[in-house]
Amino acid sequence: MPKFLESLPMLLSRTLDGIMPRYRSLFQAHGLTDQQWRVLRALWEQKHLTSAEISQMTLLPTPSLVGILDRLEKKGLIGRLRSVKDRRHVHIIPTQAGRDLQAHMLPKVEQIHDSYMQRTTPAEWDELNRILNKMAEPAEQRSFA
Amino acid sequence: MPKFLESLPMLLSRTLDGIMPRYRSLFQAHGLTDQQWRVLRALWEQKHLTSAEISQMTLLPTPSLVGILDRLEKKGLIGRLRSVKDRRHVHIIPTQAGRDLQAHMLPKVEQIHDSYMQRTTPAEWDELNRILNKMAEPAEQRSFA
DNA sequence: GTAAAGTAATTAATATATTAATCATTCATA
DNA sequence: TATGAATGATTAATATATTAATTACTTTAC
Repeated sequence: MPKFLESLPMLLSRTLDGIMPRYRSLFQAHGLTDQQWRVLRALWEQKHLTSAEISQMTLLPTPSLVGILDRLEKKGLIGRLRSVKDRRHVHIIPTQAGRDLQAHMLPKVEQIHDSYMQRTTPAEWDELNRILNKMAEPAEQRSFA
Repeated sequence: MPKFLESLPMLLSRTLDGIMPRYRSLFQAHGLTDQQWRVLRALWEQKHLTSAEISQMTLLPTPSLVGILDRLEKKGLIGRLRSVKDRRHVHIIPTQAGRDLQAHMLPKVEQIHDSYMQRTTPAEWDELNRILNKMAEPAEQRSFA
């Protein structure tokens, strides 16, 4: 295998390319893109979130979110509500249809996740998280233990 | 941390988001996007590759490659050469300028990679590869050992 | 040898990513 | 309290991703 295929970015990209199709076919069956699902999923535990909060949770850049939220709104899955306290904020709120879709999809999404978890032991999963978090850590904040 | 932030896709996305900026600022300093560098990098060990071969190595979808190659060609970093044997194939060949840029950038890219490797032991790196490859493995071909 | 099936690259249409700029609103402070 | 700095969402411009369709060319089967 050529060296650059073994680089960290390629390893991560290859893994994502390997796992996402199973999720994606579920999303598509419900007319959603990966990103649209991520936003719905982020709203799962919350009554409402601002655009910036959704961006932080989902890792979706805020300029992309504008269009993603537009399309979710057009599908009747979310609503936008401008804050009265601070008119710069826009609260994103799932509609009933949005909540219903979440409730319907979440078990299936968790099922896919579980099937991936079964490929590893809990110890391996912890190890994976530990190593990857160490990789993603910003350089300045790294401990030299 | 909410549950979905601990999912495999979010873990991988978060890690990529964490590591790519360091690479990206180098690419940008040379006027390249992530994907444009990937293509140049794929051509490093090769004299020429077809579009399909580049797609396989870089994981870039072939419809995206059309534009990426257009822009690399416009920058004078690669050339396209239609095969005489089979006129459906197009061979992608780095120009001298392309090779020079590769030679100039590769050490710096490897330097970034090395700095990430130093965050882990070789054993951890092997472990990381082993676990992720197990995750990305297609379901049918999985061994039940 | 010719029509049908297959293949490599490309186009098309829509959705998202990236970076910089804009716009409205709020905050801080003189 | 007027004004400049800061903030949240959005727009703008360009690049890429995703899926389906198309085009040019080859191969296969008859």
